[in-house]
Amino acid sequence: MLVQNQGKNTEALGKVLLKEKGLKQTQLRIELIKHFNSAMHAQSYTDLKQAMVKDVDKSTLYRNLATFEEVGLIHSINDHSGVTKYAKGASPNSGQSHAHFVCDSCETVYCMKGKSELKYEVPQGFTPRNVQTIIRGNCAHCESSR
Amino acid sequence: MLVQNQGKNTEALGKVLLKEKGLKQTQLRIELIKHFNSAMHAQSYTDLKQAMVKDVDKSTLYRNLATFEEVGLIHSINDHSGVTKYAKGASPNSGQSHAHFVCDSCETVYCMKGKSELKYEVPQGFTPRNVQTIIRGNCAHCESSR
DNA sequence: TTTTATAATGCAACTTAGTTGCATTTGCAA
DNA sequence: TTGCAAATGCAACTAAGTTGCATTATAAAA
Ligand SMILES: [Mn+2]
Ligand SMILES: [Mn+2]
Ligand SMILES: [Zn+2]
Ligand SMILES: [Zn+2]
Repeated sequence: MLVQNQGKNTEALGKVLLKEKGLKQTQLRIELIKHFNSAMHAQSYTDLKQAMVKDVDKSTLYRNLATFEEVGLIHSINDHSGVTKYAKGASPNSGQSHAHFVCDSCETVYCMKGKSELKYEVPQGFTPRNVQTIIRGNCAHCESSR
Repeated sequence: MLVQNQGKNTEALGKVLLKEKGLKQTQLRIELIKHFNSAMHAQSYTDLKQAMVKDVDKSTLYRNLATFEEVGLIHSINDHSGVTKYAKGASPNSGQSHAHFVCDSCETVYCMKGKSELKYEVPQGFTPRNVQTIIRGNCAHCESSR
């Protein structure tokens, strides 16, 4: 019964989160939050579009992603692929943040645990505020299937 | 006379570089190399287009940037802006690389000296190969004019 | 429960960055 | 000097994301 309830529980959690942020609880938003909670890696627009039960409009989805990012429900990641990806948790706009692992083989983006520390040498006059780290290599899945 | 010759010297250097890489010495390529050598920060397509004496075609410029990157004359940088920027020097595709500083105020991208070391903890099974670091903050220019 | 105001959605048209196919031109080696 | 592969220019295309606006749904008030 714990397992059966899990879906409903995360749905309830999503609703609470939306209320906290002052956002209306639409079907799409609840499903999005649920999806972000269970996703093992960062999601592209296409990933999300395909994961949604009902067909979602492009602008609606992008607008919700923008809104979610603004209120700190998700953060976005830009690897070198031209496709933005999104994952659960606030944007690391100020101070520390976690690193992202981008698989060279499957292009999947993973959020890493821990935080990248801000200890880089910058030239005189420059004021660093935040560091974004992208680690490239092979993910566990691609590495094992070689 | 040293100063007067500088233009010609870097031009000659560019020609040598192109020959080394097996690329034909066109006016645009020579001018591009000269420009990259004197640029104090990473250059967008628009920056480069405007810097060229003659009007350059979009595809020609982009194709040259791709070629230059392939042969290691330049590397490209993706900040969070959607506009790729380019700077002198080989792409840090394998092993270590330098960090990039992106100014939050003027969006200028600077190549930092030194190399980012590969000392991140990744999950079991993941094989890191290379790290890309973007430092955000204010550049010396924007910081001084506040 | 019904009404109402506001926020969210859907659709189409647009933008921006970059790419591709192809005919023409140019650099350079023979 | 000539021949040819490589480079260029043009136009048309693509992919990702954005914008304006009319319609619809959510949530609070009545
Ligand atoms: Mn992340
Ligand atoms: Mn650089
Ligand atoms: Zn992979
Ligand atoms: Zn600046």
